[in-house]
Amino acid sequence: MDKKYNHKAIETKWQKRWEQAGVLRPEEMRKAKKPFYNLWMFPYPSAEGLHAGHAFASTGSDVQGRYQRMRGRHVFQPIGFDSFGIHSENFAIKIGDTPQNMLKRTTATYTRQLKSLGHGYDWTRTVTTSDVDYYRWTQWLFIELFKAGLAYKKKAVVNWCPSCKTVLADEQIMTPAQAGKIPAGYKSLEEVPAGVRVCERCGSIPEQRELSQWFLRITDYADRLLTNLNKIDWSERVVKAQREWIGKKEGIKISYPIEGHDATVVCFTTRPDTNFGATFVVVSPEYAKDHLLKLVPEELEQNVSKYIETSLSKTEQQRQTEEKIKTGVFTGLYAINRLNGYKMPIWVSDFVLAGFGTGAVVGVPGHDKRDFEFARTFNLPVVRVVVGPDGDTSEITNLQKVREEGEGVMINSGFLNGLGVDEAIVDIVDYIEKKGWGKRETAYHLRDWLISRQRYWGPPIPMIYCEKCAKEGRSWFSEQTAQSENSSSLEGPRHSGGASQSRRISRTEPLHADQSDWESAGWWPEENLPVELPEISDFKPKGEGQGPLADHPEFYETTCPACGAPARRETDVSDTFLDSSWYFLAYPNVDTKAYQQSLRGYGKQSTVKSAKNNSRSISPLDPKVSSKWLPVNLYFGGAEHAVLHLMYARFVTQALHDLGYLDFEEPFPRFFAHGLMINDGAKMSKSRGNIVNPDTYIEKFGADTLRLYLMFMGPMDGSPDFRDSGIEGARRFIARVWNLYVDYDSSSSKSLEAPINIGAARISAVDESKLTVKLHQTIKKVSKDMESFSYNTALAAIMELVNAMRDNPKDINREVLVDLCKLLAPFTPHLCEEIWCEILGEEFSVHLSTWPQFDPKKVIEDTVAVALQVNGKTRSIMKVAIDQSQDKEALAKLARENEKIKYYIEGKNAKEIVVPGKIVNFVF
RNA sequence: GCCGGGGUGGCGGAAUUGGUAUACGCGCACGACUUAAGAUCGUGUCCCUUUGGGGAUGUGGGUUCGAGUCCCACCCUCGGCACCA
Repeated sequence: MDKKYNHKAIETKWQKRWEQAGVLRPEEMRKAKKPFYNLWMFPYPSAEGLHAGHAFASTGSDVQGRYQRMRGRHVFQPIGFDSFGIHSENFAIKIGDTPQNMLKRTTATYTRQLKSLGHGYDWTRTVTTSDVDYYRWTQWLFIELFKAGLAYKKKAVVNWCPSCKTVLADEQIMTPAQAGKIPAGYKSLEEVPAGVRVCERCGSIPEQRELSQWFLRITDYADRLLTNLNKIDWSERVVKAQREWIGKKEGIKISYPIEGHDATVVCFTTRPDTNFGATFVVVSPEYAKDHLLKLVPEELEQNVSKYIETSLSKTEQQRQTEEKIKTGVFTGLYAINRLNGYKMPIWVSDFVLAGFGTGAVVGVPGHDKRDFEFARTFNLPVVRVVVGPDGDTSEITNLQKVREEGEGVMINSGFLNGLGVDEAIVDIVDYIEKKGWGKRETAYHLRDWLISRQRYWGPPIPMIYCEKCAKEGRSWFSEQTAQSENSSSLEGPRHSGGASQSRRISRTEPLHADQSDWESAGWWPEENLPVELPEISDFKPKGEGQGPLADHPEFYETTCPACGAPARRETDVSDTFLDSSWYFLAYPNVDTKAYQQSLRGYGKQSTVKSAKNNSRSISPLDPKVSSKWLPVNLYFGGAEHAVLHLMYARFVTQALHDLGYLDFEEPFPRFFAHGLMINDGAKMSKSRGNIVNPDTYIEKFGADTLRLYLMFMGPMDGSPDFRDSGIEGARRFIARVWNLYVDYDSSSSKSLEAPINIGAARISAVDESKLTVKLHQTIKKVSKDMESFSYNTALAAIMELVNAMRDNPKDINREVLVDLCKLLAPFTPHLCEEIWCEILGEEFSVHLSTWPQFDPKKVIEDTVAVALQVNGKTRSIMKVAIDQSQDKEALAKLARENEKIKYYIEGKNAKEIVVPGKIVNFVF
């Protein structure tokens, strides 16, 4: 028995042993029991290797897994690599290597690092998204979505990152602060004007380009993504973020006739009750160009055209960052408000967004700040409407002025009748609908998911284009799905599953419906998957709107599966978030026949069948395995993915559910958002150069010390600051624990070899030693804290127990030694295994042992400290025997006899308030 | 601007949800051991103090026998959304 604590020897020894024995693999998973699927968001293997932030998060997940295993659960804890994508590719370019080569090194590094942390992953079931065996199924997923009408191509104004040379999804554009990047041309974050958005990856300001791109119709699921949020147990801030991002708004689309023309202008509003105060209509430049320009009187036409052209020449970015002074031009047209016959002048202004609602807004300056500013700028009248029972419930600060200056006219819509605003809105919407002047609408902030990337390192989108089919007016893919419904739709066959059928207006509506370039597109038959990503040397992005694969005829030249004519492959690859939208479904399936089946040569008929009745003819998901192993019981990850990965994964899961592949809708019923680790008060990032590499600490102190320190630093959902000095404390604690066992072993080896019959004849709690009471209190506290991820306080309690043991060495017995070892096992697995097997002589492994139970009788102490207060201020503390502590009168009597209290209440007519077992408060 | 989280010692952070504020750890100081340094162990450590006490949980009010915790107003800070109709 080595008396000195040698972390290296201990840790390598047990890591090997665990792996050999398969301790951390749920052996029986295929049998009756449902496993506890404990998942940490898989990392992308960056060239820098795992940093302390990863170590913090993954340890938090592993601690929970080990705890659950000791609680008797069948823990399945897999790991993999999110290796496809721009991040990996960019780095490969930077170091002048291919992504393939680089990944061989980086995944090896990550594997080594994750193993060295002692995490209990099941390494026999793992996925790497850039493996052909994985991404052929990502391609299958795309095809499934396409066949369901959930994938389509459209020409749209999209975000183009000039540095990454590809388009990006809306979710991948954020504020510089969120991205942690300062865009070029600015020195600090503070300098960057509000409204500037940057590429999540590189911090460049994206340009607007009109390109034809592949989208996934996530907006069809907006409603379910929203309502299901009520059914899942997630960190509140993530739920909020998702809700905001989906941004559901109920309202009404109202048509206003244009005076003197057989035309209308259509506006969306959520507050039709204020419509009586409408004094003008404003339309976006885009709306004006498409719908109104032809109606504008000749004398104004030049003026209006000029304004439109100037506005359109600016990018959205410019329009938003420019000073928010209202500009606009009158069209000479009037819209009639049929509620009151008011003639509203129609204006064009760039403050109205083309992409939201209809692109036209009814101006109610009495109730909207922006409308008010516009009215002020152009001297339009302001009318206020009585909108609440007590006058006005929608007070807008600037509008105070209107009242004070007597500018506004108050009118009563007559729609209130003593009702609240919400009821009044329902009333008026009903009224307008009945009259046929408008229609209820639901608008969402969520837009469809743009997944095309003009890059190399991703799964090629498995689609092909056939010119011959196009010329002959033949849409060959629709023949494939001839038996499926709605195949005539422009955007492919409409999905008819459980998705919301309500039409929506949102930015997803194509501005220019032009599908001519993909009318003949069809999927590469599943039986011929994968569409393999060729190894090429010129894989750098060119930035010409096409990916590098477009330079490789040997890749894109193919024959049309429908007519046999020469055809062209899609040369874009898909977004890396598509890879990660289903990886958690793959883990339990990777060793199944379903997942491993070769797609090549699979019967063609079954493809048609699968499109028709959603039979599971080809699928990586074994239904039996999926229903037993899924969904994920506990998902552990960063909140930064709130509107990215988590939203996409939910969407894909819901879609696969509707297609009959899964029997649940929500992939992660429980999600815990851990915080982001900071260092020297700043977010850990490569650009700041403050990355902490766990290797150094594992080498010097050991994985157990690092794990202990990381978990003790602060709450799991906080942002702990990594400090070198703190880790020394963790190391000291481990050494003290180790010495406790070693010392006890050598001083009284007898009692260790002969286990005491725990739980045997003990008469009452009073007879227990103080240490036993402390132990049971600790078990109680730690068990509770483990459930809520309060690892820092759990460890504080364990430290208190250790301190108590050191203070009362004579009271130490086998029970406390055994239980302490178990309590600490999730945090310091190697140390505890060594103690368990080598010192305590118990059977391998502590991680398969049973979590200790506390005895309610033993958590009670024989004396209770009662605080003595005078007028609410604590003046003394009194120790009272447990049987007296509940007796109000006895407590009061004892308290009055206390010397300190006597001093304070002498000669006063003091009344006491007694809280049994807690407090005696004297009041006068 | 709107929505949400949060302000507690020199530092990271506790506080059974209205009942002994500052647990646990870091740091620091002193002591023991040591030729010495380090490691280790021990003691102390919210602030002021005339050693009787007094004052402290961002600021100011309120409710209560009693407030870090509840209510009102304000300040600061961190996140989400944002010319979204």
